Amino acid sequence: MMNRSILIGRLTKDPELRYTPSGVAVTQFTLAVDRPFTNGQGQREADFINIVTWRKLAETCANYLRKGRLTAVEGRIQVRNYENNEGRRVYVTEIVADNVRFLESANTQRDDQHNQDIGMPVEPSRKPMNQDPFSDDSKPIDISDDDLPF
Amino acid sequence: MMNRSILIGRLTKDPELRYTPSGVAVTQFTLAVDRPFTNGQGQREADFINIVTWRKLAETCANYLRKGRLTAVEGRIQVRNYENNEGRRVYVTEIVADNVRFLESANTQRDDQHNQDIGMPVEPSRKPMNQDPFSDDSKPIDISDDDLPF
Amino acid sequence: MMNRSILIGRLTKDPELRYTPSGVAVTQFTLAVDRPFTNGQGQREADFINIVTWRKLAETCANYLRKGRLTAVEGRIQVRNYENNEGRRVYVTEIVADNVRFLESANTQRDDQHNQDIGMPVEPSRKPMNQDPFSDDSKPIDISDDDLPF
Amino acid sequence: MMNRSILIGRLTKDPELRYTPSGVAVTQFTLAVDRPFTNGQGQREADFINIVTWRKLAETCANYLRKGRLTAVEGRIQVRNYENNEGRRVYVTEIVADNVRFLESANTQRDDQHNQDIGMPVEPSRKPMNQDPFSDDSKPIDISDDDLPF
DNA sequence: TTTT
DNA sequence: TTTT
Repeated sequence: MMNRSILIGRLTKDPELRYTPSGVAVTQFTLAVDRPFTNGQGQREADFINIVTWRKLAETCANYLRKGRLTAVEGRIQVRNYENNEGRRVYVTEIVADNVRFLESANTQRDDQHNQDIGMPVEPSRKPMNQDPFSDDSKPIDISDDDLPF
Repeated sequence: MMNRSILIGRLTKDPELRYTPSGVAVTQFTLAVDRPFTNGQGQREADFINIVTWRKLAETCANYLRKGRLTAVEGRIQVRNYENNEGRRVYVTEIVADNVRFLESANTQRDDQHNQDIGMPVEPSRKPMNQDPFSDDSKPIDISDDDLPF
Repeated sequence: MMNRSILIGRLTKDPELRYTPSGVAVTQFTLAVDRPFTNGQGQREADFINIVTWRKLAETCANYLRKGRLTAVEGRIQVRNYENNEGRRVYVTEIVADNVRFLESANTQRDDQHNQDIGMPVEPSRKPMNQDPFSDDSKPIDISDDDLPF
Repeated sequence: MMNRSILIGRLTKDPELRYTPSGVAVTQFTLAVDRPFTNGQGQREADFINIVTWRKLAETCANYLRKGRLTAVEGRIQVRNYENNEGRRVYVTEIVADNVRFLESANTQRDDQHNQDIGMPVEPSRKPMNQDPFSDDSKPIDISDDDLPF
């Protein structure tokens, strides 16, 4: 009915641009968002929140965002579920972003050696989308054209 | 760094008040939040979003919220993880609410037989908290005093 | 850069649908939003927040919203200024809404005599837009096609 | 009932710390928030949104924020009104912030000569609060202990 | 495992 | 100028 989230945090990795079978661009990344308090041991923890963007915004994110960059994200919470390769139902919560702000552009970044070497904007790595975008090990596709938000 | 979500939806079940070992009140419930578009088959789907409240707010929620009630929730997204009884790491995403608004009070509710029979406010069911609050089958506790947000 | 507000409150009056000279629909209304605390005299005050909607949303709001109705509004804060008939610069702050939720539809409304008499949806009153939509007395137009947000 | 705004923008001036007669700290500043579109002449405009903070947050803001700094603000919209020296009722809309994030700390700031000269954190200027904090010309006080949000 |  |  109403579903709005706004987050500010830092990318845990470079984002990765993929394409659905019908050719729609999708970019996923994770934002580390510091908690507003410290835990029992006096350490500040973070929530690691998955973000998905589609189409033109996906391409802009892939082009301009990099690991560690401070970023603001606005979107809606989505809870998808799919059956994994062991036949178990897995629930994935993610933010479907419709507004992303790059709070650190390349030239405000201090020790990003990669940017200095390469120049910005950089072409993102493009992989065929045959992986669970939120994990590192091989799993069957779990994002398809059915997941398109519009 | 910044982490705020606002949701309006309906409770999928009555909320349930529990207590941590040290006696702190926790109430959890799920909000069905309709998506702003229809899927490929022309049906409107919903996201089922888990909500946690603590302390006094937990008790108010347990007292006044009921299955089906339209409710607004404001809070931060939290991603917890714990090891389940099969030794697998399970990720739970939920909203830690600090503001909950009851958009339908008992007397604006039309066909809530339970309310008519019982009168409002109603004492919530109180169970010892020895269950995963997001499931119906027996699992070891996965909320403890360590999860307290402050 | 980022600008998002979410409000829940009640309409202080029926909304009014108007049209810019070029024929674009605009609806404005004010939301009374209760403050989360009481003042020095123990009374709860409210903030009276102006809302503007454009185009199709303007027409839906004019059709379905009525004085007193509980309503959720999402949009961006806008600060316009114009010169009034005395040559003074007047600042107007309002929410340009892109998402409005009717939390009380006509049939959940208890004592809205107007709705019972007339049936819902009702055709809104349509006035030529030759008035300051936030006041009741005659002033020159201060919303024009230049104010169109897109 | 619910009232939440989140803004990202840049300070139009250094903030100014003041004190109410009873000694409570208040800091006010204005955020320039770029609009998400360009106007008829292809220029990007901004909304200038007034922010108020109280107590400890007021002191932190006065200590760390400076003109031009990119800043995220979270709070509630408040509409105050007071009678000005000509006997007219003036409406002031502002965000009462409860969360402010400094997105550019002193050392990520490139051409802030003031910071380089002075070193950060800097003691803010402290003026007795006998001015309308949102204007430059002399007017009677319009913030008092009655405006305290809690 | 889901609400109207 | 304000709503329940």
